[in-house]
Amino acid sequence: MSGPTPRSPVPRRPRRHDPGRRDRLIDAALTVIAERGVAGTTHREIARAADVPLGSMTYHFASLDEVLAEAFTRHADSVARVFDERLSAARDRDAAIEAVITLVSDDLLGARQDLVLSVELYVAAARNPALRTVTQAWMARSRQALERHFDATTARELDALIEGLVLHSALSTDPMTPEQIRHAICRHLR
Amino acid sequence: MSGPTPRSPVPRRPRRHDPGRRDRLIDAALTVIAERGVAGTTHREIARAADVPLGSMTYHFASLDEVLAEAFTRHADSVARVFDERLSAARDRDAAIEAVITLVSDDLLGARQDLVLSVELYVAAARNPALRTVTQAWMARSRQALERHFDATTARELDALIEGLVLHSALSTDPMTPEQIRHAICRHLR
Amino acid sequence: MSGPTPRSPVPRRPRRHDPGRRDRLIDAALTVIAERGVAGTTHREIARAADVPLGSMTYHFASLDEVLAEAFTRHADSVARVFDERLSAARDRDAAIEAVITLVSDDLLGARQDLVLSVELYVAAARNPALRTVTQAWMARSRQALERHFDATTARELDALIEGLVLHSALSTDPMTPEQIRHAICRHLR
Amino acid sequence: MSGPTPRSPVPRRPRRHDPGRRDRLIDAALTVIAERGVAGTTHREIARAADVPLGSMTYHFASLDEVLAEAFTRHADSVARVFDERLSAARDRDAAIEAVITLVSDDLLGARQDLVLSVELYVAAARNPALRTVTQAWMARSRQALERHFDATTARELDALIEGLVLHSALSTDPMTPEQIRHAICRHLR
DNA sequence: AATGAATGAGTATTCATTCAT
DNA sequence: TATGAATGAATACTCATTCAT
Repeated sequence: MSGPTPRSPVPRRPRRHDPGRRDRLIDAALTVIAERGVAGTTHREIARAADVPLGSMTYHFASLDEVLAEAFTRHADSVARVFDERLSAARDRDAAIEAVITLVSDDLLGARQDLVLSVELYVAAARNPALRTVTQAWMARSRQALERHFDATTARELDALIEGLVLHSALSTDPMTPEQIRHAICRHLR
Repeated sequence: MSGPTPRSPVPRRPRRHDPGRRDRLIDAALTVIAERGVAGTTHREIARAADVPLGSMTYHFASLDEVLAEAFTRHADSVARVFDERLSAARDRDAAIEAVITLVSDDLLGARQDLVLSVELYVAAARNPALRTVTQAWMARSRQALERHFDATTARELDALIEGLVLHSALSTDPMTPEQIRHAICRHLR
Repeated sequence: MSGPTPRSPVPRRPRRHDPGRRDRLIDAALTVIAERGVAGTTHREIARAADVPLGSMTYHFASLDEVLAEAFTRHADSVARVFDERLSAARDRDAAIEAVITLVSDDLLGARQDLVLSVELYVAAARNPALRTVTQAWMARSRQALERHFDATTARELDALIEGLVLHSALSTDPMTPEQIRHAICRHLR
Repeated sequence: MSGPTPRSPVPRRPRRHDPGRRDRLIDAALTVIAERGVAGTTHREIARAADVPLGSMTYHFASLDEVLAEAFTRHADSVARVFDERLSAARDRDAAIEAVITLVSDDLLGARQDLVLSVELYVAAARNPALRTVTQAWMARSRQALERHFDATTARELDALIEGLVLHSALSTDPMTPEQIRHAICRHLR
């Protein structure tokens, strides 16, 4: 009694031909990582999030590690792209400073999911060399973007300060206000 | 075939009386977290690290979460204590600045295990409210220590900068040198 | 010492494709419940009884409770079916009385396993609401079957009497003989 | 941090000398059995219910089975005593009939805990010979009490009917009313 | 006499991955 | 190409019982 499919409650899914599914799976993986952490990210959970049969996961990816690597690469790329765009749009040093402030206040602190994903990536990278490649490429790219407007030493320091401001605000019960962030950045660059 | 060798098959661990075991388990937990991450921290792994039978874990702790909470509390306490000590030893602002530099270069970046533990704690806290209590108490304590020598705004910014410098160096293939760290901190406080 | 004997160490069970396994598991569960009681009914025990790997249990059933519910439902259905059949075959009141006597003497008391299963179900239902549904549907069905031939009050009393006769005989060292059962039932309906 | 006693939350218990503890433990066991079933009855649970240290259980009883046996014996004795008393107080057959009705309506159906305990005992006895002794002594005693007023055959039938009425009412969503019980019993004895 | 600590076997359940269709 | 079924290792946790104090 009661059909033989044990877990998935009801939804018939007649989606045999589905190009772009691999892509959707990577996005689903990011959602799951953000919601439940890398530790809670399983084939099953991702498949459920993407509304796709379990077998499809191992059909499209050789292993869960492969999924994680692709997901984190996508995340880093998307954050880095915003970084690039903000800074390459700035015409002078002052505009660059404003860009950095916006970046921290709006882009980084504004997107809860991205924030969580970044910290998850840091920790995962600590033990997974494949992910270390991702974080390093990302850091290099951020610093490069900053170096369009600041000398190498300043760029590096600024990058660290940004990291600290974001992380602190993320963990704090009373995150810094945009004015406080502006103050911190301007003081360092003064 | 070949008798069952009935007595003392593995002659290890005749440790029925072992006061302080709970304590050792917490330390073992910290070692395991540092080595394999929170995700890889299991009852078994901790028991193995402490050379203690598995059942002992659940005798001493109601759940794995309790173990994590106690372990991270101990970690945060020990890091905060160093912070406190360095800063309360400083007689004036200049000495305080030197203290901060030493803190970052030596204490924080010097102890690989502590560094990893801190990042693990950040991520774990993102999903575990009990741990959030730990991080917040810790942050409050650091800031308080800094406020012995700096105004509240500066203390907060400095705390964030320290965080960023440590994290960046931790993740980077080429961590910042003590001189670079001194430069960053002095520039902000200049 | 002595090579690892790499191939087919225990040449059992090459049953990758096995339709109807879920079904067999439910039957195995009933066997185990009858033999060792609900308390002794574990995933492992059922898997062993069905000669199936442990993992298969949790693939087919979301929880042990689900297994129990399905197993008891099957049991109740099968007992109720016999009840139905006997009584719907009876053409008049006298035939119905004979049917009830046969039911108690042969069907209920005759099948040791069914008897034990019923008592197990009673107790389990006392603490598991899902099972209470099963017992109640079953009771309703029995009473309905009796009401084909007897008025509602009589049906209810008869149902209770049957229960008592069966339970008493089941627990007793000297169970009632068919004649004694006939006497009890006839006296009540006289 | 936090003392070495892991489970029991706070309550200091300086009760080194405590005669009658064994007795209280048996009562606690009955409470636990009624609340969580034999399957959920553990040393720990009983110790907690009696507010006694775990070690005390195995100090007073050689095994859990011993606890169960003593607890069920006490339960059966107390139910049988009521049975005895009601029936020995009856001066004639009519009074005996009234006694039986009161017994079922008030004593048996009125005490939820006793009812549950009885069914638990039945099932436990099915697999534990030591308990079978208890149930059989109990049944013999009930029947003997009935035989003060009824012939052997009637006593036996009545005993079964009582059992059925109680069990049915216990399991049913709409238990029989005292009038319905009176009707059933009187009809059988008419 | 009494008890906290200790332990190993057992429990349900999860899951990455393999396989047959 | 795609997937439901299958599996074995692992996980957190429970517990009767033993033991040292």
